[in-house]
Amino acid sequence: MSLVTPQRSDGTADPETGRPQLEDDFGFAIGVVFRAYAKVVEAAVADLPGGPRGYFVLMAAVQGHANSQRSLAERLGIDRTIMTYLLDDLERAGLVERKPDPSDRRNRHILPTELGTQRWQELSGPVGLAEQQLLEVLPEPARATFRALLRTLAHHANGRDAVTDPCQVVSELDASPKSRRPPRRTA
Amino acid sequence: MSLVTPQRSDGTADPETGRPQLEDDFGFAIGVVFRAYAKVVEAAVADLPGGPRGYFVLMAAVQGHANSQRSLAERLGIDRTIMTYLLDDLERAGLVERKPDPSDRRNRHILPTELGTQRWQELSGPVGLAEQQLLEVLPEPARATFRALLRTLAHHANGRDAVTDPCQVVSELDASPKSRRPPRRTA
DNA sequence: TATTGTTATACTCTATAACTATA
DNA sequence: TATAGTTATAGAGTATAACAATA
Repeated sequence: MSLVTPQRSDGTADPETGRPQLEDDFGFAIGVVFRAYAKVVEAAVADLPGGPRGYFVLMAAVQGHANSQRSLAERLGIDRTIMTYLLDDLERAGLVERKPDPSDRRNRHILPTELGTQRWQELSGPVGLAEQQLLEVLPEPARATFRALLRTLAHHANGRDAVTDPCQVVSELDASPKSRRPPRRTA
Repeated sequence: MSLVTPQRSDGTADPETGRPQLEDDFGFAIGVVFRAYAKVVEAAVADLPGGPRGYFVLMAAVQGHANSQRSLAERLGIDRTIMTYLLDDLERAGLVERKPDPSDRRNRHILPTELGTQRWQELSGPVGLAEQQLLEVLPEPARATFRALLRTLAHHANGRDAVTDPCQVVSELDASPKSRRPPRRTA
């Protein structure tokens, strides 16, 4: 296989030079997009303790899915010790509370305070706008498609597959060229 | 499984509880997928100076797109000082060379050595496998779609739009429910 | 004994600022 | 003067290890 030549295995290439670009590479591309997202979101939640991480922890608490610090840390991809510091900050700001799990007092449930719930609601607007800003290059049907596929990958990567059936998501996407509302339920 | 369920603006939700999950959120999802990718690729290029970054710098050099350290650093999302260290390591390993740009001797062109080209070739296989591993949950048409859309976003985020025309990408995707090989060229 | 969470320490990574050389 | 690249220093973020509480 030729190297520097136009076209890699995934098809794309060249600007004016006839050579593939870094941005055509999947791994490079996901890094670029992730950093672009992180940048706008950091700005949107700049005054929240923990920044984007604090936002997601708060979100998990509001959603009622923060049943232990360890599992939360794993899903966020951070060390459990860092989760401790993060929760210290959020708790000090009066946004969440730690409550021992009655059935296993080693675990802590993370519950949002009223202020925390309110704060999260206030922030979810700007954060949503930041997302839109990032995705606005994509015309609408493609935008929804991208969101759905990304969601499928995330569920898979975090071992939460039961929820999203990739085959169904895909058949939906394939079957409906235009007529499209948000991806609907997944199961 | 619940049937009619709480829904967020982007459609998805709940496992068994009827509540949305962190993984349904776009921003959270992209972080999860990025980290999952980073993890497998770091393993694949563990012995390369600079890890994944070193791999991409080497790739840019091989592609002939590494015309200055500053522009490279910007595309990679790192500081120019870090690029210096990174190139020191790669050069010391005999993988790239710095050559002053004749037309502006402040710039350095980054060129791959023969060893560097060879090394990159050797690594691109395992890295490609790592990508496949990450994406294998998606049935084929969706996988190609995801790659194409991500590429479009990356080009946009890094200001290289001229290359990829989103409208064309999307019309291709929309128009072709099943019958489709890899997205082909984009322009 | 194994696991959750906490704390203290050490380390890695990154940014900041100051410098050289080119333009 | 402004920019590309380098270097040294300081800081932020992170991981490591040891500890307490619970199972």
